[in-house]
Amino acid sequence: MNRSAMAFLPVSEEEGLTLDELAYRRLSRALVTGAMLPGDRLSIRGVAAALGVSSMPARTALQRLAAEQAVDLLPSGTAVVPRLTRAGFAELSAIRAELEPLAVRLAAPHLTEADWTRLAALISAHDTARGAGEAEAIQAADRDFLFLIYRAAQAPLLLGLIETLWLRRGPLFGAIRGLSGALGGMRHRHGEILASLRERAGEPAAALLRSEIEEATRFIQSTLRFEDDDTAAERLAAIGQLNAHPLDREPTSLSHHRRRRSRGT
Amino acid sequence: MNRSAMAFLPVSEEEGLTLDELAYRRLSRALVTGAMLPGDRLSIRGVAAALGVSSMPARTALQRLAAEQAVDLLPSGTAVVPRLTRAGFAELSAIRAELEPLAVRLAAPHLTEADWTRLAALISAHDTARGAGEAEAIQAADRDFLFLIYRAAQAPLLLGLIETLWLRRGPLFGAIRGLSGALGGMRHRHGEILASLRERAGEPAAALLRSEIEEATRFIQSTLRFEDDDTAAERLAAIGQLNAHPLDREPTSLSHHRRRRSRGT
DNA sequence: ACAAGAGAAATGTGATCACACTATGAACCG
DNA sequence: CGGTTCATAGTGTGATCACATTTCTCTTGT
Repeated sequence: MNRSAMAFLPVSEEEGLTLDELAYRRLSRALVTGAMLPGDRLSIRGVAAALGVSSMPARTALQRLAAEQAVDLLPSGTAVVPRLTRAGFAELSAIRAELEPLAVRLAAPHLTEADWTRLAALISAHDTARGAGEAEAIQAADRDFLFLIYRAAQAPLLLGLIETLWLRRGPLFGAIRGLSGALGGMRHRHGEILASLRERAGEPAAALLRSEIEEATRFIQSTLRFEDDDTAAERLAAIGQLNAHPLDREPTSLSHHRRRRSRGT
Repeated sequence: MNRSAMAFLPVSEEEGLTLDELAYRRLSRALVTGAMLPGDRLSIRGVAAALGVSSMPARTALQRLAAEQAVDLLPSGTAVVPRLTRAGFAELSAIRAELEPLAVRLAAPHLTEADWTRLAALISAHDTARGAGEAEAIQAADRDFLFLIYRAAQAPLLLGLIETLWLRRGPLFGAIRGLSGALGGMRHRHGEILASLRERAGEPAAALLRSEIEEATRFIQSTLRFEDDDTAAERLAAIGQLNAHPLDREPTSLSHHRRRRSRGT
């Protein structure tokens, strides 16, 4: 595996955790922050060595990520950071556009005064980060803003699903990085959302978030080149050499349907 | 663990699978069909023995189910079939009401003539099962009807999420069983949905499914006694002995945040 | 120069074991 | 008889090993 991709390691409050948990959190963080690039292979022994743990916790963490669809599984069982195709990104965005507004709606009645000031602070953090051109800090502020709301929804199942979606979305931003200027075009509506939430107007706040997600999706789709745009396989297919694109095909369902290689009886 | 709960075992096409997969599938099936009751403990060695495999596959399968939130984890790490509280059920239903209609919308353009006839057959199967009063067959027919559509959406991520939700919902129906007559009051709208889909009218079909889910939810909420209704802890709290309900509290997020017990530093 | 094949390294699966912790029971003391 | 204590069985965590398969690399042949 790509060792250098592991070098982020924001060691924080990780003491007292199970090694399973520790491995999972570090891998998760690597995924959401975009430290892992699409296509990176994550082998058990590889992440074990990179994280300084034995294979057992690494194995557990990878299986958990696979179960959450945060990583894909090759037929051999090796985990690989998903390559988001154009269709895949559209699907991901459509799901987010349903679930995250729901969380906002549920959160509206539960937000406290303290939450509002914290949210306002995160908007300020976003603005200063944007002024300084620090892409990483911008994303962090936005993410914290939204997840503070999502947590307030007091809907653990929903929160887990949303976390899953962000895990899957992360690698895309790793691919974006360097395409720098791209992010400049994206505006958020967090100010308006906060204003609505202050008035306990959950429905309008949800609608605002939904349109924010849809706008961002359209922008990214029009700006970014996806993995399945104009690949070698596709060019060949256009010529007529191939009619199926085995490389581009999305794994069916959870891609957990692997057959076993013949072993003892 | 409850050994007898394992006795269903619809061994079918399970050859050639990884032992991990086999264990996972059997447990999944036990959950969705309602064979497992809320509160059942699933220990690693227990399911290993019940499934006739070693602990390793059992462990993997349980961790995977935990990652999908299909089971909860006690602080000790033991998996337990979730007890759906009233709030939890409301949350689950709200999520379903967002995601499943989305799947219908996405599926509409992809359904073929063959799908339509298969769907019509499943509606018939539902009706005859209802006539015979076979609750199990009714549920199976409904489930197959919906998932045939969901699969046609060609949205693997979405399909995985929906499967997760059904996994979580399963145990509730195990609890319902015996309350027999309860199901009699539930009507579905699959006929109307199919009619809409035949006309490629995805949006109306989605709206129909949404209201079907909402109706069923309201019905169940008004009919069923939930685990958190009138518990001992709640009665005590009413008296003023307790103000917090540690027993009823939902685990935060994925409940994966367990602290490690002190071991070698 | 390029493709095919053989060997070597790496990989996931699965089993088994040791360890610390938890819960459950019985025995014991008041 | 009731409450406490202690031993025992059971639990998840983690490590390590064997094995068949996959994947890479280097060589070889044309």
